[in-house]
Amino acid sequence: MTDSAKPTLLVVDGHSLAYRAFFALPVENFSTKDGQHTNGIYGFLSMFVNLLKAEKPTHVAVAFDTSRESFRTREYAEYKATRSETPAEFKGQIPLLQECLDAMGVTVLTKPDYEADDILATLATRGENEGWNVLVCSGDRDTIQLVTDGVTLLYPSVQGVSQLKRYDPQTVRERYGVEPAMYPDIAALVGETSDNLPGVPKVGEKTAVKWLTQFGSLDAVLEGADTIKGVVGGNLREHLDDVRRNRRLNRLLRDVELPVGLDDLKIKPLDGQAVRDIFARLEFRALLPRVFEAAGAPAEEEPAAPIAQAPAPVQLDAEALAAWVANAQGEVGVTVTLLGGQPDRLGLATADEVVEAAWGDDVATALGPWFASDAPKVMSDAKPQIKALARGGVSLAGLAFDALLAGWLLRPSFPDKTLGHLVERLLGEKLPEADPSQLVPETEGATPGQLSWFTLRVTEALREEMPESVARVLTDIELPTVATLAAMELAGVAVSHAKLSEFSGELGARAETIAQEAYAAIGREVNLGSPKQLQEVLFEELQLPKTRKTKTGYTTDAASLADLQEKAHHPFLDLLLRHREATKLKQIIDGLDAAIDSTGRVHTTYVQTGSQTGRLSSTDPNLQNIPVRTEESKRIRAAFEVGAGYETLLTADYSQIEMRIMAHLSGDPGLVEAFNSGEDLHRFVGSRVFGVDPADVTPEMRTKVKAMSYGLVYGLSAFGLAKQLRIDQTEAKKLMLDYFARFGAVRDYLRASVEAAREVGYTETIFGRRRPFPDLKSPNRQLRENAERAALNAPIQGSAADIMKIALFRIHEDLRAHESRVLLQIHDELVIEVAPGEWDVVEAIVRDRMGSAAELSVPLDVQVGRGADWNEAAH
DNA sequence: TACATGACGTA
DNA sequence: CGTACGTCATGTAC
Repeated sequence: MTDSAKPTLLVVDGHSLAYRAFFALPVENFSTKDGQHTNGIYGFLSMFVNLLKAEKPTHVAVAFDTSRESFRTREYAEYKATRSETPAEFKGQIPLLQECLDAMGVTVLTKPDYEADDILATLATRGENEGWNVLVCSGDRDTIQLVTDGVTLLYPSVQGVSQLKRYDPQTVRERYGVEPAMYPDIAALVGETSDNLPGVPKVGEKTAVKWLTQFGSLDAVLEGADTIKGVVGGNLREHLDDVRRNRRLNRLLRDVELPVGLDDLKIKPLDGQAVRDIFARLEFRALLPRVFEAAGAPAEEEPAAPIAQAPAPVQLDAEALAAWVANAQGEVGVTVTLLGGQPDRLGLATADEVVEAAWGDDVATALGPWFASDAPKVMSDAKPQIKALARGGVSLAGLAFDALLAGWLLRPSFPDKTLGHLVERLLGEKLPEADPSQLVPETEGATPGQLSWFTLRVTEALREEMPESVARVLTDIELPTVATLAAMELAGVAVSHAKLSEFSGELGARAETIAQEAYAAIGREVNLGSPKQLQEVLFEELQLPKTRKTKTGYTTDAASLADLQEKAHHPFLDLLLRHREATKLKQIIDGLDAAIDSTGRVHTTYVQTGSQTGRLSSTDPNLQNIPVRTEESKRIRAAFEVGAGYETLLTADYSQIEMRIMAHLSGDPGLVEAFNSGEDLHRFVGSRVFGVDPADVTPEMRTKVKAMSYGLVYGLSAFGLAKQLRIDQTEAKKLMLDYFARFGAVRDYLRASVEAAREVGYTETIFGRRRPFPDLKSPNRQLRENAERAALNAPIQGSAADIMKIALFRIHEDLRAHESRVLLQIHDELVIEVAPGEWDVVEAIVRDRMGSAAELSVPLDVQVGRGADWNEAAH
C-alpha cells in the first residue's frame, strides 16, 4: 500500500521505453503526413499518461541517454557494442519526445558520459532517503538492483510498453530467488547478451542463485571458486575477471551530480498551448485529451478546458447603441453574425462591457457613421462580416486587428480557422457552444457581444506574442487587404454561361468518343478515371513496364504515360491522355458554370489565411487555377467577360517577380544587371551561362536556363532539372555549375538564407512576414530536406505575395473615386473591370501602384493588357 | 457519410 | 529527388 501522504516520485528511462515502443508499434501507422515518424513518441506518451493516471506521482523525471558513449564504454569498449545502430527514424523522435514532456511540465534529464539508468538510480536513492514512495520505470534489467521496500520497479513486459510489471522486493525474490540488491551479482555471473557482457559459460540463473545462496555474496563466490567442482567450476575460475568487470559495469551510480533537486521534479502545470502546438505538429489527436486528463490532479475535477465565461450582454436599442459607441474608450470588439449573407445580430464589447442588438435599418442608420469612421475596431474573421455589412448598406473602416489573421501570421501552418480555436489555444478555455441537437438548446452558445469580448481577450494574447515585424505585416499589409478582398468577392466576375455550356457539350462528346476508342484498344470497358483500374490494364493486362511507385501501386500520371508511350507504343496510352484532358477541362467548365449566379457573375472566396507563404488562396470556385496553357483553355478564359455597364477588362501582371526578388535579395550583380539591362531575362542569362552573344542564344539554351532559373526558386536538384529537361544528370549538373559560375551570389544567398533560418527557426520576407521551420533541425533527412526547399522558397514567394497585396489594396483604394473595380487576383496578376471612359486613369493607377509597391534594387515590370474578355486581355 | 489518394489545373 | 495552392473522381473505412 502506498502512503498517500508521502510524495511519490516517478523516474523513467525515456530512451529505453521509447525504443521499445518504436519496435512495438508499426511505423506506417504512426507518421505525420510529411514523413516524421512518431511511433516511439506515441507509444511512450501513451504508457506515460497511463502511469500518471494510475500512480498519481507528485514528482516526475524522465531521463535520457545522451549518446552511446559513457564512462562504461570507456572502461570496456565492447560494452553494448553488439547493439545494432540506432535507426535514424528513432533518433529523430527523441528531441520531439523531450519537447512533449517539457510542454507537459515534466522534467527531462540528461547527463553526458552517464546512462539514463544512473540518473534513475541517483534520483531513486535520494527519494528513498527522504522516505518517499519511489517508482522506477525502465526497460533495463539492471534497475532491479534499485528495488527496495520504498522503491518499486515498473518493467515493460514482452508484449510491449503498455503492460508494466511491478517489481517489489517480494516479486524479485519470487522471480530471481535473491534479494534485489543481489540481482547484479546474478547478472555478473550469467552475463548480459544485450550489453555484450559475456558471463561464465554454462552458468545460468539457477546456478548463479545456488552459488550466491551458498556463499552469501559474490565476493565469497569468487574467493571460493577453487572449491566449486565440475566444468562450471573450471569455467568460473577462467572467467573471474569477466565477472568482476560485469559487476563493475552493471552497478548503477547513485551519486551522479544533477542540476536539479528532488523538489524541482514536482510536476509543473502543463503548458496547454505548448502541448497543443507540439501535438498538432505530431498529428496526435486522441492523445491530447488523455494528456490533459492525466495532468489534472485526481479524477473528478474540472475538465482541462473550462467553459469560458464572459460578461452578460446588455441589449440596447439603436439609439443607445450609438451613444454607447460614442462613449466607448479605445478599441471596440465587433461581431456581426450572419443569416443568409445578411447581418443578423451585432455585438460590441470593451474590456468590461458587452452590448448587443438585433440588426435592422435603425441600427444600420444609427451606427453607420461609426462603422465608416476610423474608430478602432477589433474583429475576428472580418471579411465575411464586412461583406454582410456592405450588403446591409454599411461600410466598415478602422479595422485595427483581426484575430484570425494574427493567429495565422504567427503560426501559418496551424489550422485555427475560428475564434473558438484561438480561445482554446491561447486562453485554454472553450467557447460555450449551443447544443445543436435541440430546438431550444439547454446550453447557450456565446452571444455576438460575448464573441466580441473574447476577440478582445484573444487579441491581447496575440499582441503579447507578436514580434514587431509581424505586427507591421498585419497592420500595413493584411488588414488593408481585408476590405479589398471583400469588395472583389462581392463584385464577382461575369462569366458567359452560353460559351461554357457549348464548350462543355463538345468536350463531353469528345470524351465519349475517345473512351469508346480506348475500350476498343484494350478489348474491354474500364473506368478511365480510376487509377486503380488503369493499373490493372496497363501493368497486368498489357504488361507495360512499371512506372514510378505510389502508395497504392504504380503511377499513371501524364508524365509517366508519356514515358511509357516512348518505351512501348500502345494506342491506349494516347487515348487515355486525350480522355483525361477532355474530362479535366469539362470538369473545370461545369464547376465554373454551376457557380454562375443569377446575375451572370461568379463570386470566389479568397482565403487570406489559405497559405503558409502569405499568398491568397481561392475557393468555391477556385479562380486561381483556370487553365491558360493550351489553345483549348483559351476558350475557357474567353468566357470571363467584361460585365454589363463596363467597357473592358484590364489585366496587369508582374513579369518574373520572383526572379526579381531573388536578384534583389541576393544582390547578384549579373542578375541585377539582367533586369536593369532591359534585355529578355532568359536570353541575357543564357548568353552569360553559355558564353554567347544574346542574339545567338538558341531556343534550347533559353529553355534550359529558364528551367534552371525557375527551379532555383524551388530548390531544384540536378535530378529534378534533368528530369524536367529530359537530359541526363551529368548534363544537368554541368548546367548548374555553369549557371552558378556566372550567378554565384544567387547560390550563396540561397544557402545563407536557409542556414539563417535554421538558426533562428523561421524565414522572413522583405516586409517581415515570418514562417517557422522547426524541421530544419530534424535529424530525419527527408523531413529536413523538404524543410530546406520550402525555407528557400518562402521568402521569395512570400515577398512576392506581400508586394502584390500592397499593390492590390492601394489600387482598390485609388479606384474608390472611380467606377472601375478590381475583380481577381491570381498571385502575380490582377483582373480589373474598367468603366467607360476610365481606361487611361485606371491604367495609370495600376502601373504606378504595382510598379511602386516595393523599392527593390531592380525595377518591378508590369505588363498590362486590354480586352473584352480575359483571353483577349491577356497579352 | 467522411476521409485518403491520385491526378492535374494555376502561379 | 521543385515551392505554393484547390478540386474532382474513385475507393475505402466507418
